[in-house]
Amino acid sequence: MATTRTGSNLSQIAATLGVSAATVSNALSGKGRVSAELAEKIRATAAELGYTPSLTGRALRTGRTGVLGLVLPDIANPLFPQIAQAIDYAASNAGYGVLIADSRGDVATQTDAINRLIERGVDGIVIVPRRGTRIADIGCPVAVIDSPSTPGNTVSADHWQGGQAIIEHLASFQHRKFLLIGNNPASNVQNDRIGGMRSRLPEGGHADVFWIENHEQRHGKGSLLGLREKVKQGFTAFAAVSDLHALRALTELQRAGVGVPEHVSVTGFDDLVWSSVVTPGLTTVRMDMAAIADIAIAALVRVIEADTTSGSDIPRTVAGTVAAADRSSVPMQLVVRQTSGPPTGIILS
Amino acid sequence: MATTRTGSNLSQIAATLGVSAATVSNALSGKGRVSAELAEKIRATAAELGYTPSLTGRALRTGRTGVLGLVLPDIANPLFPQIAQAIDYAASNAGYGVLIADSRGDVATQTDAINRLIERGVDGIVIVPRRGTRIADIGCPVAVIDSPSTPGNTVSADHWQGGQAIIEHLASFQHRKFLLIGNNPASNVQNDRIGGMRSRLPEGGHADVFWIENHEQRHGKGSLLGLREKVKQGFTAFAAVSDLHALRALTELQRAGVGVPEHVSVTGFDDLVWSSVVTPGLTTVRMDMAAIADIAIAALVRVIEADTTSGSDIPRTVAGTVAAADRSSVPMQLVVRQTSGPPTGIILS
DNA sequence: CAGGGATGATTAATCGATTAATCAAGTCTA
DNA sequence: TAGACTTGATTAATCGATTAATCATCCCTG
Repeated sequence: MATTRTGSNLSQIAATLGVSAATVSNALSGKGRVSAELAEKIRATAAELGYTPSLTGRALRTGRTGVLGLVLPDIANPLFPQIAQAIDYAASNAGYGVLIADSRGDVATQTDAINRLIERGVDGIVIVPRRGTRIADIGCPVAVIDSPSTPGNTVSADHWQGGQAIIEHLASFQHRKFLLIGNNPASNVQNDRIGGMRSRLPEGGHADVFWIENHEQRHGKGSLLGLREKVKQGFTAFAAVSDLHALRALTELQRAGVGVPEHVSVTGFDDLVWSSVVTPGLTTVRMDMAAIADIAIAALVRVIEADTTSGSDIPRTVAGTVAAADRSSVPMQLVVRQTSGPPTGIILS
Repeated sequence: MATTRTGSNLSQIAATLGVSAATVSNALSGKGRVSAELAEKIRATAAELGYTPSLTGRALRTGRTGVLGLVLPDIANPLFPQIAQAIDYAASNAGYGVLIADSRGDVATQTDAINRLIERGVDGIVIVPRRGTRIADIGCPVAVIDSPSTPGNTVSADHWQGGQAIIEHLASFQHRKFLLIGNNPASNVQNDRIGGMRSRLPEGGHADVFWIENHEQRHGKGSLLGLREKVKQGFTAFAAVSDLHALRALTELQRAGVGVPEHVSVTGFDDLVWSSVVTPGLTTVRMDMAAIADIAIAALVRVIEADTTSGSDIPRTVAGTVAAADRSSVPMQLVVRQTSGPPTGIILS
């Protein structure tokens, strides 16, 4: 509880040493003018008394809480652990706490979630926006993690380049007929990944895009994707935009008696937790979430801290949102496992 | 930013109406004595000015921040999304925010994480402890989510009963030779699940326990589990303590040419995100995370709120930790999909 | 030796809400 | 009608840290 806590505050230190609270504050923060000896003594007793500044008190005075908000479209997203972990780590290192807010699906809740965070006085917000959502100008610094195609202060993996890497890898095995498996055509991230893939098709190569959501609207949720048929049509490479879909493809193919990787190859995206333990291990492409989080947090922190020190050096829109990172993208890294290899035809009856 | 925010505070409302800030506070909180008409007028102007109380100001005065901490052993855990989502939802409904803290593996960091949260002034903490960790008495209300075998104020799913449900389901298909697949023998949760499973073995049934960590220590990380051999030995049911391991088993078996479910059955635990999309869909057992979160949060809130109202009605250990939920467990629910069915022998060469 | 600076510390105001203590009327009872 | 309550509102202190303004010394220079 904040009430009883460690039981030591500025004035106690001050009282112990017979000085004023202001001097203690100055000594500990290094601001103001305090003699070296006294400062040392103050630091010593502070340590002795186990002094921890009350972030609440400080927040009230400075207007900064030292807390960042993390808004996620849907926590159930399997990528979430990676994101949350990276953000938490980067924020901790920068001395900030992370308040989470799940926007639980719909867009209205996303706005709600953001407002709740602002009410709580967060200094800035990291948003992983819901598909197709634009983040309106809210009155606080924002960093968006999405795809480089998203307008606004966006940090993201270079999904396009990731797509290229996958296709180059597959093409090196002489694959020529690709099925690119996406989920939702409205997703910027997915379109970037698919765009990147298409941009690197080999000479004489051919690629079809298969959207799972469209398929499920016709055949029901969880239905087979009909990949056996695709194999019969000569597709030998199945490149999904997420490991989740790659896993779906892999198991469906295995079940249909198609050998992976000896007959066809399957690849995913994101290196989700199970990708390394399935048999065969899933070839995929990984984002450097740590780097992304670092950039996002650094951008936020820069803006937050500039906000009080210098008046307004850093670009800042009228309403308060800030051009934080100004669009940077982090390269993705190919992770080659066992689901990719040279194709050998297979005759299915 | 907390500084510029909505730009309306108690005194502004007071000034607008020509009354004192104290009266406004009383009117809005319903405490003190304020005439009905004035109270109504105050509420009206508050709404008009878009007043949002400064949680920081309130926190400083009341000593309660309205924030709960969520400590996780390892955010990378695939179960994490479910937990975080449920906790976030329950906490939001109770009017609390959730500050996350990843303990990143080691136990020392777990303590660190807890301390950081306390410094931030959280009113209570929900902990999903690292395997084998005991939560020491810290100076604030705590609710632990683990297994009923964990001492302390624990809320959890009834893992034992979940194990029983799985085995009963499998036994109903006449399975008799079970391989129970666990990861780490030190985990309370896993032991509960396995214990429950063993307790419901059918007449003449036999079960071996296979610990993946032990196996990997000998054969290397990510190596095959050798399930083909197990099938040859007559095992027909492979019951894992997590969907992650079930998936590993499923793909390994498929790859080895063993048909699931026609030859052998595979089951998991937790109904993780991919379980419904793999082919065949994974039979598993689900925790009611929403209920668990509700109980945990409700227990915390009860203690937190009792702390200020009545002196100390609720049991409270000397150091400050509180016997919050006092051990309650929530039943698990069987989710039958396609990986379970009647076994037919298979002859492997 | 008086006055301008530099140095080191203190005062007091402030952030925003809460709340105990107080005060001014009006109401009721003896 | 005086004294005791009620009712409705105000004052002022408080939570803990920060910081501008102020003040007291001591030093140095013209």
